[in-house]
Amino acid sequence: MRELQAPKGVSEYFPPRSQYFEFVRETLINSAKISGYQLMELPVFEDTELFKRGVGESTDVVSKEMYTFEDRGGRSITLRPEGTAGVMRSVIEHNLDKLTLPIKVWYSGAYFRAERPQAGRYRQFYQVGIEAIGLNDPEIDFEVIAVADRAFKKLGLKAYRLDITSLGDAKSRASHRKDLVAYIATLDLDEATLQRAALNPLRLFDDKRPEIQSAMLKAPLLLDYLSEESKASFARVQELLNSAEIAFTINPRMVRGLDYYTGTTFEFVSEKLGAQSGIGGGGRYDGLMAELGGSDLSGIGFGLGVDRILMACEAEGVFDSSLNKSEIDLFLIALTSEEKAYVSNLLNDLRNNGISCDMGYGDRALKGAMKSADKSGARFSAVIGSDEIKSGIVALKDMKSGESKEVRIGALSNEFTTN
RNA sequence: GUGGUCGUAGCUCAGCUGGUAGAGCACUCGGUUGUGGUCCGAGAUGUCGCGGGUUCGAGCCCCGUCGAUCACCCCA
Repeated sequence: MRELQAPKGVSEYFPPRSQYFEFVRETLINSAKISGYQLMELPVFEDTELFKRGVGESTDVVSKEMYTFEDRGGRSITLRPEGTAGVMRSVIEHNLDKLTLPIKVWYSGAYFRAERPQAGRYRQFYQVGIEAIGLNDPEIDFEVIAVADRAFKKLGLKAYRLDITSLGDAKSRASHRKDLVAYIATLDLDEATLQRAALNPLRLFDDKRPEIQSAMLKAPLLLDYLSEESKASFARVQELLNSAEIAFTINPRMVRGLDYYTGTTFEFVSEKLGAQSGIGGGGRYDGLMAELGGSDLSGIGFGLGVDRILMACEAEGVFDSSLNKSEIDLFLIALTSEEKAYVSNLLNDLRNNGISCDMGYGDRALKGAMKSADKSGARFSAVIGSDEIKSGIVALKDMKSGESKEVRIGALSNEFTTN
């Protein structure tokens, strides 16, 4: 073991892969921006109470996966395990709910869950999320799903599916729960499973053991208990998805891990990843804001897993030629150490003019410097020795064709401003 | 948190039934004086994850530990 290493289960991105990470994240963010969502930048740690009340104490996330510690003032602090609760807190705290509705925001950053790491599951991971607060319309449900889907399509992803369901309103859920609990009581289950069922009976639908799956086949489904209103709203969401040609599957057995979901709920699943295949998910949350002490506004949002989406992109090979290796236009080489200062100044001037460029040193091995130029991905290179400085003319070499042309050093920046 | 697999040069890995380590790629230098990507030649590189044990002797065996990975729980 090295003396210093990253804490267990964190993901890190460095060149060259970091450019793909950045590309994925920017693509996700852009999809939100073009739909009218605005940035919300929030703290990565919050009062522990926020997550207990917002996410729900019965959830695994809160009961056993939070990074919680006491700060120097004796306050209980938790590194955020998800994004929605923090957004609600901030909206309430700054009275944004008193402004024009809906509030539409996006956010991006690191989230923390103390789970056993696995491919695609990290203790610090990255999400891009959006929230649309203050409107309970099927149109906005559709919009939120479409923002995610558009981003995935823009990235070039194909092997993913969208599962949706509706958890209905409070009344629908209550009557379903009664019947479901009664049904589960007739099953012969082990202690651990019974305990899970007591916290949230819906979880049994998600159990991967075949005997549980078959036992749940005849269990009452929440979708059959939806009120007329919920049913109509869910139908409208489906119509909108259909006309937008966004393929989806209704999955009445889908269960989300956070307690606050109500109404339309959805999940994007990649077919190219292993067990951790959920690349994004979200849904409507009716009571959350009131629960946290704000106005009784409904909202809907999603969280997209940047790490997993990046892995899905790699698995589908969408990056082949879609990205440039570098953002550098020009690579300058000082032939010997004599010219270093001159080239350094020239480089600085070019950069002041907005031209992306870098330099290398020839010293003894010009070959090595040319290799650096090649690896930098720069479109052009130019070697500068005493002759060039004297004449004021350099041979600007096109690295792709290998051809070069003479250019006055003073006019170098004009070569690039045109593109 | 539970269980399985794995941990050898920067990367991907080989190393037979225990005798103190290799390959490919990458890297550095060179193939006549100042031009990369192909080719040829030469070279550097490892406390074999870490700690302990068994043994005359361990990269290969045993225990622990750290990490990765796969699955479960759960989820992005």
